[in-house]
Amino acid sequence: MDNQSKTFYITTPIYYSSGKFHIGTAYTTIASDAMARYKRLRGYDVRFLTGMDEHGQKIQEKAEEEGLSPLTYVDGIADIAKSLWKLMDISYDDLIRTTEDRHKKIVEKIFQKFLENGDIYKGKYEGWKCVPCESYFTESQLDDGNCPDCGRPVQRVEEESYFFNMKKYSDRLLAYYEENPTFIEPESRKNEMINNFIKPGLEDLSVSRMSFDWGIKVPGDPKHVIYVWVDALTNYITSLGYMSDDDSLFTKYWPADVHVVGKDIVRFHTIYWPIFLMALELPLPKKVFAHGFIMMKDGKMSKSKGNVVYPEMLVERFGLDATRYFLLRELPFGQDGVFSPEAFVERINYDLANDLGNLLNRTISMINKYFDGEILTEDLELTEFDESLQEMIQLTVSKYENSMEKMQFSVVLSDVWALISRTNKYIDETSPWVLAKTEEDRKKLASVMYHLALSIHHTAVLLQPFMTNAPKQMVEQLGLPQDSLRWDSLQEDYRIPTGTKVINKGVPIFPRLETEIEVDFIRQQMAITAPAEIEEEVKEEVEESNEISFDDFMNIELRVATVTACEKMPKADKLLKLQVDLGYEKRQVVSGIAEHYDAKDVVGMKVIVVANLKPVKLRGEISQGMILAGQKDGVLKLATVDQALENGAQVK
RNA sequence: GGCGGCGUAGCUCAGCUGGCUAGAGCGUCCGGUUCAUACCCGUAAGGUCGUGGGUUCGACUCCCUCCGCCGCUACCA
Repeated sequence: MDNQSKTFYITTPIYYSSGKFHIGTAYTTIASDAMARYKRLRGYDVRFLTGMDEHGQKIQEKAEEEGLSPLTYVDGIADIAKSLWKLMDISYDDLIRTTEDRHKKIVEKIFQKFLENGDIYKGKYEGWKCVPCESYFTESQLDDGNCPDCGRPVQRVEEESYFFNMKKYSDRLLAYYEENPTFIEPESRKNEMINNFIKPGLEDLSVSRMSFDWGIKVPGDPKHVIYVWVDALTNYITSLGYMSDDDSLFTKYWPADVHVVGKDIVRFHTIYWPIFLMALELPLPKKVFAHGFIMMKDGKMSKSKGNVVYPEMLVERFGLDATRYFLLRELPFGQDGVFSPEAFVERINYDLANDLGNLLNRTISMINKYFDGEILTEDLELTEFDESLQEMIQLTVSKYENSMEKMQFSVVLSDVWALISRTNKYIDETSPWVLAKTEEDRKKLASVMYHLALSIHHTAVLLQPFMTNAPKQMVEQLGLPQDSLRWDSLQEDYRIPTGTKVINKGVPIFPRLETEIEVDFIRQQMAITAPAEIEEEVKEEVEESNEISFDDFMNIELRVATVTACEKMPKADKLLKLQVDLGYEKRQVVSGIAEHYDAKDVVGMKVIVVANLKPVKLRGEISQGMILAGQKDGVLKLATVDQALENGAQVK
C-alpha cells in the first residue's frame, strides 16, 4: 500500500510533574493513543510522543517540602507516569522529560538563536504570580485579587525578564490560519484566538524568570531561567533531535500531524508555538486538536469537592478496555463531557457486556452446538439476510474511516455499535435455532454461523485503536490467528480460513456488573480523596498568607462611608460606580460587585472604604478607594457597619 | 461589554450546504425469542424541534428580536 511510506507524528502535551494524574490527563493520552494505533493499523510510520514538564517554581517547592532534590522528585513523578501509561497500554514511542540533556541543550540553542535574530529582548516584567498554579497574571486577570484559576492569593512580582516579540509574526500567523482551515480544531477555538488575542494585537511574551532557578538557564545570563513556554513547547522538536548531531527523526517526522491538547492550552499551541517555529524558520504543525474537559455532575473536578476520579481505580476495578471505551465513547472529542458513576457502569453493562460480549458468547455457543465448534467455509447457502449484513459491515468500515480521520472517536464507536446491534438483530432474523431443526437448512445454518463469525471478526479489527485486549480475545475465541486483526482483512474478499475451530466454551469478555454496588464503589473512591486533600489545601493557604506588621496595618486607612448614589457601569459586567460620603469629603468608587448587588440596593448602605488607596481609572471612570466585602461560596457581601458610626469615622 | 456556541421525546444527545410521516441510546408500556452474560429482537407511547417575527413553493435546518445556558475575553484599587 502506498501508505507504507507515509509518516504520522502525534503528540500529547507534556504533563506538569507536580503530583498525581487525574482522569483528564489519562483521557488526553488515551485519545492520542487511539489515533496513533489507528494510523499504525493503516500502515503509517507513526511516531507518538508524550512527556513530562519538569521545571518551574512549584516543582522546586514541592521537592523541598518532601526534602528531596528537584531532580529526585521529578524522577519519582516520571516513574509514576510511566507506570500509569503502562497500565493503560499507551503505545508511545518516546517520553521526553524537560530535565533531560537532549532537551536542555537544544532549548539553550533555540533561545540563543532567538536572541541572535532579535526575536527576544531584555525588558522588565511586572505582574502577579500564583505559585501553586505556576502562572503569571496581569492585574486585570486577577479574580478578587486572587488567582483566577484556583482562587488562592497571588504574589506581586517585578523583575527583569526576557521577552519574545510576538507582534512581528501576527500577520503571518493569521495567513497560516487562513491557508489551513483545519489547523485549529474544533473551529470555534480558532475564533477565540483571533478575536481575543490576535486582532487586538499580540502582547510580547515574557519568556524568562528570576524568581526561581529550577529550570534551564538563559545562555550567558544565568540569573535568568527560561520560562515554561520556550522550555515546554519545544519538546515536540527536541524529542526528534532537532539541532542535535542526529536529526534524522526530525527530518523524517516534522512537521507534526497533530498536537492533541486540552482546551486550556490552545492559546500556547496555536499562537506562541507557531510563532516560535516561524522564528526558527521551520514548518508549522498541521493540526492542533483541542479536546474538552471531563466534567462532574457538580462542575469541574476538584479535590475540595471530593469528586476527583483517578484512572488507576477505574482500570483496576473495571479493566482497561472498559475504561478506555467509556472515555472515548461517552465524551464527544472536542467538547466537554460528563463523567458519572452511573453512566460508567451502564455503558459497560449495556454496550460491552450485553451487546458485544454477549454477541460473541452466543455465537461461540451456537457454533459449538450446531457444528461441533467448526466454522464451515464451503458449501454455504446464503440466507436472505446475509447480504444486508455484509452491506452494513462495509458501510460501517467506510463511516469509521471517515470519522476517524476527524478524530471523532465517540462517533466512530457509536457506528461500530450500530454494526454490533445489526449483528444481534441478524441472529433474530435468521433464527438459527429454527434452522437447526431441519437437516435441509443445514447449509443455511452454516452460512449464518460464518457471517456471524465474520462480523465479529471485523468488529474486533475495528476496535483495536480503542481496546487493547478485547479484540485479541475475540479472535482467539473464534479460533482465528492474531494476524487476522490486520486492517486489510476488512476487505470484502477476506475469507475465514477453512478448518477454523472456535474454543469449546466461550468466556465472557465483559462480565455484567451489579450496578448499585459498582456505582457506590466509584462514589466512595471519589470521596476518599476529599478530606485529606482539603486539609492540605488549607494548610498551604495559611503558610502562604504573608504576615504584616502592626505598622503596616495602621498604614491602611479604613473609614466609614454612606453610599449616596450608585449606577451600573456601561459595558462592564461586574462594575458598579458608587458615590460615597466620607463625611469630610465625597468620592467616587468603582467596585466589582455588579454581579452580587443591584445598583439601587446599595444606595444608603454604610460601608467601609479604604480611603488612602491610590486612585485609578477603571473603564474610564476614576475610582478613589475600595469598598470592603467578603465572600462565601463565590457570593460577595459588602462589609457593613453599625449605623451609629458616623461617616468618616476611622475603623481600626 | 466584545466574539463564538448551545437550547430537539422523561433523561443524554444525532440531525452537512433548507424538502417525503423529525431520529438514536437509556427509561417506560406491550409483545416476540431461547443460541446467549435474566441476554437479544420488535411495537408503542406520539417531542409547539427555547420565544416572537422574516425570507421561501417549502425551515429543526437561512436571517433578525427576545429569553435561558455555556466557552474565550475585557472590566471587579
